[in-house]
Amino acid sequence: MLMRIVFMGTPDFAVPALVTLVGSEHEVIGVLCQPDRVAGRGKKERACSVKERSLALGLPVFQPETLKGAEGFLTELAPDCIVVAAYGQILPEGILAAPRYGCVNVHASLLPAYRGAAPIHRAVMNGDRETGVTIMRMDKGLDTGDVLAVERVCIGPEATMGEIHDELAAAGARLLLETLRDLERGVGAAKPQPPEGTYAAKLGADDEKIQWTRPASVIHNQIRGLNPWPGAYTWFRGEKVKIWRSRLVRPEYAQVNDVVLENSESGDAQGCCGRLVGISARGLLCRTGQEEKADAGCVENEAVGEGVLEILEVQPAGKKRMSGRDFYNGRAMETGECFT
RNA sequence: CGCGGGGUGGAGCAGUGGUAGCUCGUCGGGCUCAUAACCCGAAGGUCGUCGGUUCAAAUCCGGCCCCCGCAA
Repeated sequence: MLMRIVFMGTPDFAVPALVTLVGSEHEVIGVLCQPDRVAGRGKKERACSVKERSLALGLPVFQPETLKGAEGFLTELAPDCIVVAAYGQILPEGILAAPRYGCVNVHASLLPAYRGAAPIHRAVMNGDRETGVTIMRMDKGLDTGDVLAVERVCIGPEATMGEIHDELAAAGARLLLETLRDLERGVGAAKPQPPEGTYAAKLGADDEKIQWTRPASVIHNQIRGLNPWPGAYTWFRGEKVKIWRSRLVRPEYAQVNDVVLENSESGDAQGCCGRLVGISARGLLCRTGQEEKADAGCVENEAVGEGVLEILEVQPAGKKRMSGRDFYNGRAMETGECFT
């Protein structure tokens, strides 16, 4: 059996789902995405990823400014099902009710956790060890519909948002197709979400600036959670510097393998957060805040609580990404200097 | 014409008219229990590109190519 599907999506995350549907037994009869916006250097209008791919696949693309005016031709297309993946707009109830198989959404979290705008960023930034992708039936709320299927994905301790994003997009595409097949066979049940959920707020400036007084692990999670977009940043000698990659490091390890130029015990703990305390083969060793869970009395935790983060990859404004070591070499950095 | 930074030996940077420097790396040698530490020595650059000004340009002027930050 074949479904006639209208696909709604905009960014990279939606592309694998679209491609999978096109390659399936179903027919994608139309694609909706956000209108072209001026973006990038030089003020040029840029098409979103879904539009680019749709055109390459020869699919008809619609970019209504708002969905209110789109109800008409959506009705004309008369799809059996509407698939939504990171489209960027709320669907009016009139559209939700129209298709025979309803509106199905692909969302990059284990609902009801991380509803909303930035589920992948938030999961990685929070240091979660697991997240996932959920296929759900859409209702008028924001990511509150009944759950049709779920797939879990592990978040490794060094995983970046970009890596998890790609994994979830691929998993979501796979799961979506399975779910559609179950749907037309009448197999499987839609389960309501538990009432208590969390929201993954859109990223703001506060999320991107590094606070060196925070524990090393928190900063590390922030850095990988914002890689490759938009990036965590800090300041050095008045210039903005993005930090793309870091590593948690134990001071005892550092003393054996790295050049520790300054005793990390010197100075008061709060005053020198962000300070360069040494260099390693690839990076910079920076003082951070204490680990909150550090147990006085336990030697191991004491070491972790020392608060050192190795900065591996940075990018000064106007420059390409480079290793922390290159940054150090080119700038004649000295220990005691601080990131702020 | 959105704002702005930049293209100099393998890497990161300095150098605004007169024999191209720094840190790292590389190669050779040395020291050391040991070291991505230290010491000694060496190799390596048509200074993005085209043209102009000048006795003389990486350095001044103009065109072009490429990279990047902000904003969106």
